[in-house]
Formats: sequence, C-alpha cells, structure tokens
Amino acid sequence: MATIKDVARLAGVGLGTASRVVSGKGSVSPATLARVRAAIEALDFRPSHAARTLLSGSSQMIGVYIPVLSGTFYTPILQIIDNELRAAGLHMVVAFGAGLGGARQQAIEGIAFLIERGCDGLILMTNVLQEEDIAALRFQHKRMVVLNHSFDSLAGQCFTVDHMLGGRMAARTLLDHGHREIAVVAGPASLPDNVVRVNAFLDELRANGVDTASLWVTERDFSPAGGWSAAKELMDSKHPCSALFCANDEMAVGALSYFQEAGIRVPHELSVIGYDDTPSAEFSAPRLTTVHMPWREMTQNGINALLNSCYDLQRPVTRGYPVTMTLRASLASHAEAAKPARRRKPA
Amino acid sequence: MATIKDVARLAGVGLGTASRVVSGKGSVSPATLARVRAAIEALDFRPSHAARTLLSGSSQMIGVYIPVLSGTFYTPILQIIDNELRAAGLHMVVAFGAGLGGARQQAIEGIAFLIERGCDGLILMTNVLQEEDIAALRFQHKRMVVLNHSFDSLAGQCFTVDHMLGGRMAARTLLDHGHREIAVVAGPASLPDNVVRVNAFLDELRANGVDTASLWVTERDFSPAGGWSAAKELMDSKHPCSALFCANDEMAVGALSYFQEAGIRVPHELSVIGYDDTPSAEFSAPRLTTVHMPWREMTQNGINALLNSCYDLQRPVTRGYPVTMTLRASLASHAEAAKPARRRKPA
DNA sequence: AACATGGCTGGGAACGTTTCCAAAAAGAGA
DNA sequence: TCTCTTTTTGGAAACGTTCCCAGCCATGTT
Repeated sequence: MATIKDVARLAGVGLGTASRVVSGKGSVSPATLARVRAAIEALDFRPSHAARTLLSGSSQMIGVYIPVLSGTFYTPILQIIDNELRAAGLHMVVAFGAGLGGARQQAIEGIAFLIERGCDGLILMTNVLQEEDIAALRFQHKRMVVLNHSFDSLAGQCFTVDHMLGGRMAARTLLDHGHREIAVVAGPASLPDNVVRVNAFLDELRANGVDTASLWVTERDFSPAGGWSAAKELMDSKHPCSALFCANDEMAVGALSYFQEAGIRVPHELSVIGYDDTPSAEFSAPRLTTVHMPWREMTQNGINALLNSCYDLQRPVTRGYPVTMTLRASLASHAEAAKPARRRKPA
Repeated sequence: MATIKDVARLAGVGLGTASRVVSGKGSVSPATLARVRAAIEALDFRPSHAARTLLSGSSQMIGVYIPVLSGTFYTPILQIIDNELRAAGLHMVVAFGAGLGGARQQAIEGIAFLIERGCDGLILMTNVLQEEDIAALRFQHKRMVVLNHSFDSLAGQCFTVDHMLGGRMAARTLLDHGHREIAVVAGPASLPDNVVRVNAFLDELRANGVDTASLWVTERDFSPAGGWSAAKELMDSKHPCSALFCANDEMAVGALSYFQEAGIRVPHELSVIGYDDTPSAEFSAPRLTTVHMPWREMTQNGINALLNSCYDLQRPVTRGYPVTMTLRASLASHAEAAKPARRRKPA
C-alpha cells in the first residue's frame, strides 16, 4: 500500500504539502495541487486509518452490542444505526453474544471486546446486565448509550420506551374489544422490561374488574418455538379464554402457527395480540395486532445523544415517544366471535 | 488512557520490558513480571489497537457487506460470521447498503468504505455487482470472499450454493406430490441466482412434460409484501393451479398471509413451497415446505477460506454442499387436495 | 530601495506500540 | 578469580499520519 511519503516523493513535494492536499486543509498552489493529485491517483493512495486514529485519538468507530441476532426485532434497529453512522462518516462494529458463559457473561465479554477495539462510543442493547456491571465499565465516561433498557445509575444515557404504557394499551385494547378471559404468554422473568409490560397489562385488567388470578399465564423465552408450545399448552389446558396476549411478536407468530395447525381460527375463535410491532407481525397469518413500540425514535435519539457526547455535536435529543396500537386482523371483538374459545375443529 | 510508557515508568522498568509483559513474549524475571502486572492493573492499561494496527499492518478486522438487513435471510449468516470471528480474536465490521444510488452504487460505496477502513479481509454478499466492479476493486488480491454469488473472474473466492439443484428439487418435490398446475413467484430478474433457480425449476417441470408456457408466472422483489400482492393477483386471475412456488421464503410467507386472509386453505386448496429455509419458514402458518439451502456450510467455508488467505491459516475448505427439502405442512399431495384450486370461501 | 505582508512549502515531532540489538547482570565451570 | 554462556533489561527505530513552525518567494507599500 502506498503511503503519503510515496505520494510526496512522486509528486516531488514535501510531506506537509502532500498532507495538505489529502486533507484539503491549508493552501496549496494550483500547479502543485494537480501534481499531487496525479500522484495520489497513480499510486491509488488511501490514507491509513490506523495512523489517523493513532494520531487523532478517535477511531470514528461506534460499537454495537446485541445479545443475539435472531428474530426480527434487532434487524431494523441495526439498519437504522448503520445508516445514521454511515451518513456521519462513522463505522459500525457489531458484537453479538458469543462464548460459553451465560447471557450476562457474554454481554460483559462482548462489550469488553468492543472497548478494547478502541470504539469512540458504544450502543448497548441488553437487559441482562446488572447495575454493578455498568459500574465496572470505567469506559462509561459518557461515551455510551443504552437502548431498550434503563439503568438508574445511567439514566441520562438510557433510551427506552414506555413499557408500562405499552402493557396498559394492550390491556385496554383487549378490554375495548370485549375480552375479559385473556391468556398471557410472558417473556423471561429475568428481563425487567418484560416484567414491566406484563405487570402493567395485568394491572390494567385488574383495574377494570378482571380477576387476574384466574387467568392462564405462562412464561416463555421470547422465541417462536416458545410461543408455539405455549399455545399448545393453553389449548390442551382447555382454560376458557377469548384472547391471548403475547409479550412479544415472535411468540405471537409462533402461537399463530400452532393455532393454524390445530385448526383454531384466529380471530374468530381466539384473538391474538403481540407486542413490539416488528416486521414479522405485518405478514403473519393472520396479520398480527400488536403494540407499536417506538423503537425507531428510541434508536434515533440514542444515536443522536451518543454522537453528541462523542463528537461534541448538537443533534436534537428528545424523550418520551408515543406508543400506539397497530390494529390488524388477529384481533376481533368478543361480540363478533361466533364460537366459544376452546372449541376445536378437526383439521 | 494510560499508555505503555506510563506502565513502564510506574513499574520502574524500560519500555521493552513492559511490552514483553503485555505481549507475553520474551523472558522476564518473576519479580519484574509481578511489578509490571501490578502497574498494568493500577493504571487499567489497555494496549492501543490503533498503534498495534499501524505497526503490524493488520487490523484484525473483517468487513462484511450486506445489501440490506431486512427479513431473516442474512441474520443467521451474520451471527455465524460474528461467532467465528470472535473465536479467532477478530472483529466484524458491517456495512449495509446506504445512500441514494441504486443497489449497485450502494454496494460499491459500502465496499469502498470497508476497504478504506483497513479491513484485513472482506466478505461480500451481493449479487448486483458486475464483473467490472470486481475488477475495479484492486483490493481483490485474495483478501476477499463472495458468498451466495459467483463471479467468473473470482471463482476460487466465491462460495455459493447449487441453485440449479435447488430449483430442480423444488420442482421434483411438487411433481412427486402430483402437482402439475403450478404458479411461480420469481424474484427480481436482475439477480442471477434467482434466475438460475427459477429456470432450473421450470426446466425440470418441462422435462416432465409440463407445459410451462401455460403456467402463471410473476416476478416480485423477494419481500413479504411482494409475495402478498402476487398471491392476490394469482387468486384474482383465477388461473387454475394446485401449488405455488415462491423463489424465497419471505415471499412465501407473504403469500401465506394473503391466503389466510382470503380464506384459501393451505395446503388443502393450494400447496405453497418456499426457498432458502430461513427461520421464518419454521413457524409460519402453516409451516412452510421449503428448499433447504446449505447457507450455514457456505458461510462457514467462506470464512475459512478468507481467514486462510488473510492470516495464512490451514482451515479446511470444502465445496459442494447438499441441498435438501424441508417438508412441512404447507405442502400436500394433489390427490389429497379436496377441492379445486381457485375456489374461494367467504371469510 | 528597503521593508512588511501574505501565500506556499518542507521537515521535525508526536501519537503508542513492537521489534530489534546491544549491554548489563547473573550463573556456571575451570 | 576469570572466562564463557545465558538470562534479563533498556532504548532506538519504525509504522503512516497530522500539526506546527520556520523559511522562502513574490507582491505591494512607504
């Protein structure tokens, strides 16, 4: 690879002049400019990023940690991040959870890997870290941002969505459609944001006179397979219900798959609603009614805040994004439901 | 950030000694070792990656170009790449298509961005590049690998799957199940791998006496929305058919969504098969029969080949991976199909 | 003619490592 | 005690940039 010295030699100029042409800063006579440009072209010179990083102390790289890239929740977020960073001339380095340890250990290792790599800033998307882990990251010094989870000790750098409101809206929507016998597939109890949304969901039902203790509630791992098995268990239990709330879309999609297989018609016999409004909800069969979480706004504002603190910018940062319901075919009014919930039809 | 000089000073040793402790190469007396280790600990010293890169000429970074991160096709591949690289102590830098230009222009820019960044090697996943674009990449020098597409000028560095066999197997499977009136939703005609699979599919049908000219064939953009609209168009056309072949799973999932909405029972009234066997096929409603492409093996071997050429390793590299059919509920034998294809049921 | 002004230019220093090489220290054998 | 070998140590050089400073040359001013 040609260096700037080669360029200077070929063009017959000094290092300083060559550097001025490359960076575009400082004055250079037109004739020299042309000569150096020609040399750059001839040698296919590309400035070494490592040298620049070493000198400037800034790698122009942002690290992103994501526990696992399955499902469709993280993909749009990653896409947004990359687009924004590219537009700012920055690069995205991604680390997923890897290795043998548990999720928490994986997160710690993955983040350490990113820090070691000299990232200017970090975007973390994990909810398995503890406050003490955050404290252990001496890196913290304002150069990181957490999406979709909130740490008390880092509140200003956390960008999350209102899961309490989300859970409540899910409940409200079902109540408004006349449902009172509602089954629930929660996510892992170890994930705070899941707990918040499910509790808010149940609270809202309770506030409207539903005896939540009698509801069928189970817990799965946010995967389609989990949703499928939960749906099967629910049907096998013959617990009466007219609607099913899944704490994320992935599980709802899995549940829909089971219901189709078992011949249970959604939403005629059973309404299903999800949570997140991921791309997979749009073309499920039937299309899934789901709580639209403003992850787009959340991501965008998180990026803005991070870039502000890393590069002294003044990008706008707002908080408190609207949560809405995306109404699709998987939800029907209980009155419309022609048949009782548990009635099976032979496929 | 503490530098190795700070460590040396605090420990009261020379730079060389400090460096030896950090890298673990060269002999150091036990007493000194302990002293330097203590200093490293005290200062929370982390070697600068930029300085190492500058000196060694190797960034330990692998760039990955992916046109767009939507759907579930690329996600498992990315996950595999990251896991492998991490295990090898390397880092993954990802670039997606971005900017205003067309797909080809975006790919060229994205790849240039990665090269400029000093990646040791590149993994490219795009099928919109032309031979001339590849030729223009002077980087080519063996340090890159192409997945899921083959360039004549770069055959040794391309890792792809047998789309001709894939297309044929899809056809064979439908024929074996008694289908002869088959509709086809192809992908973009601009993508060579799509053309190969669809042509092979049609060829196989033709070889078995099917008049392919009379088949209903359309072209979409590999998206669920495309599959949905194609399914609607097919139904509206009332063209007789007992099965639908979609050139990727995403479109098949979209089609299933439409069929559910329109009250067309799959597979009883119409069988649907997809292509790729992405995760989204496993829990669709109904579960999707699809051509299982060995993208896992393809990716793994591509990575191995790249690391071999970048770091002089001897990882095993093989070619020619088995294509299989993943049989699921969306396919039924034509004999079993109770009703003619186009019969609508009021939802 | 002497002098100030400003545009251009060249090269040294620094960024934080690692890799040498030479020198010092420590053993080992006679 | 002396010499020979081996281990341990310190520091210069290099990697490829950019930044800064000093010097050069052509103009314009007095």
